[in-house]
Amino acid sequence: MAKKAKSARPKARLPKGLRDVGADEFRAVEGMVGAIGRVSEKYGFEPLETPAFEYSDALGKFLPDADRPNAGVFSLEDDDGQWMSLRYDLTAPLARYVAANYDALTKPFRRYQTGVVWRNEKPGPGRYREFRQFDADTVGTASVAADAELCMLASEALETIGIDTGNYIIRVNNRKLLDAVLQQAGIDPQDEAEQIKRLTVLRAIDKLERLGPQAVELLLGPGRKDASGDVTKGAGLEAKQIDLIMGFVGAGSDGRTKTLAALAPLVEQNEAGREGLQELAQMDELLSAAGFDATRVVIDPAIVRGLDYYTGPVFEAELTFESVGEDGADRQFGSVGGGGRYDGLVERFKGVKVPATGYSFGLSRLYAALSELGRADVGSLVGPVIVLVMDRDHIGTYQRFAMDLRQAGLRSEMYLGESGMRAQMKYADKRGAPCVVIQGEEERSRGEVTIKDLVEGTRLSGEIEDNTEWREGGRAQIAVPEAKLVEAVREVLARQQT
RNA sequence: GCCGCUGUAGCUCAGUUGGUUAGAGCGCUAGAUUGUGGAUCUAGAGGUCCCUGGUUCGAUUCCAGGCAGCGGUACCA
Repeated sequence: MAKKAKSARPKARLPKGLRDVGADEFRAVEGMVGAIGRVSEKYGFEPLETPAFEYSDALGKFLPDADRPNAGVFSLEDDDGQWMSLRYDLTAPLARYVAANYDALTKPFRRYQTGVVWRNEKPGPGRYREFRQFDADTVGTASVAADAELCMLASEALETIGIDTGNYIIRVNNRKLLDAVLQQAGIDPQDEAEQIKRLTVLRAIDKLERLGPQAVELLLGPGRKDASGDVTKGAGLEAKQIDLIMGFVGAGSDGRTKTLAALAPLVEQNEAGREGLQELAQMDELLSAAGFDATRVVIDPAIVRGLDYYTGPVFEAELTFESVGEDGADRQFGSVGGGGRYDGLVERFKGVKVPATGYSFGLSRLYAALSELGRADVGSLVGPVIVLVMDRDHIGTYQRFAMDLRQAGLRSEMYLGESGMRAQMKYADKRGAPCVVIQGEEERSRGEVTIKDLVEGTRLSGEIEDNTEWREGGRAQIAVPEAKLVEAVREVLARQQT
């Protein structure tokens, strides 16, 4: 009977790819969101919030990825039979918002947004099916000054949350250059039949950093078999085409001007190439004028950003420091954000081209990075002062003590459990309480309260070997008149700060 | 989707060449200490040994199939 009842109970399990976020991470991420938001406001962006789900057609679930439309999105049916989907990024809702309010918006429209997004994909290490993103976008201008500003914003945002210059790099490229190279290689970006080949090439280039040049060459040519024995189909290019592409993606160097000079002869034969070069040169000029040199923002011809809809500059933020994982192996964080220019996204609602550009960060990855850097403790808080319940007949008095401390701006709570004093002390210890407030029979008769400093107590216990000795001896506690409770607690806290 | 590895206590894992009562460390609860946490000692609670079927007198152990988790890879707005 009991066994049957047990097996009939639901398992307290979390759907795969989802997770709970505890106090420290929650506070840390809130802190990051606030900091990045303030930087965005400083740059002139306005906040916007949109719903978690939208009608599926409005999200463009049939649009952006020509390969696999509609897959990977969580969807549900409204009671009138209309399909809705959870948002998979913050850009599609922005496009819907801009299209719906087009005439009322002051253009260029500049918005930042933070929110949770969902993707129905296989989760992996550090990849979840629900995660928080931060986005900043400028809609309604074709000027690459908007793109340059996003790079500056990204750079400043990362530094604001504690990732210093040198620990990250923003890489910039231009899809027009990639198109130019593809044209040089004889792959026409306008030709429908060549689209698949084009995407395969772009995906291959995107893997350069992770898999290395040999693997990319295989992917551009006949295909590649990875260590697990899985075969990836290649683009089927000829050696000459592959050489051309590999020559292009390998042409980056340490200075922006130098990189541009190296790229120029490879792409300037055609229109798209000249445009792309010119745009990057202008971004370089603006970035330099604003004080963002190549230690923060570089030009890297190997940056692709898988998305089909990017039309101009693309960028990616990468953390460059290495850390040692739990298994002892070196671990790299890689990309924590990216974006680019997408001049076609609003068009599907309005029929008119609306140039736009945007950047987004993955906040969970940023948090993981901060933890590794030891900077995530921005989230930890000192625990509450615990008022012990010594005598239930006087519970009102204990509640008042807690309230007095709260009114003085201190975290405090009266013990709400039902256990005895010993258990209450353990509770206070586990909550990270800086001190506890005790008033039993003795103190009450004298109109006093005892304040026990738990931090000091821990220190003393390190010095005293014998158990009975430290119990009897200095208990790191003081008795003060009730009226001096708040003052005395403040003093204890102040002493702990030093 | 494809390939590989792994499923034993809340967690990390040992173990059973197929045999009666399945273990450790950590954690948890309590006592030693009738009003004092964290050290120490002691005790206690906690298990469908992933599921289903097969072989067997007997399966947590062997076999098959499932499922789940992890890792890689593909895809990734």
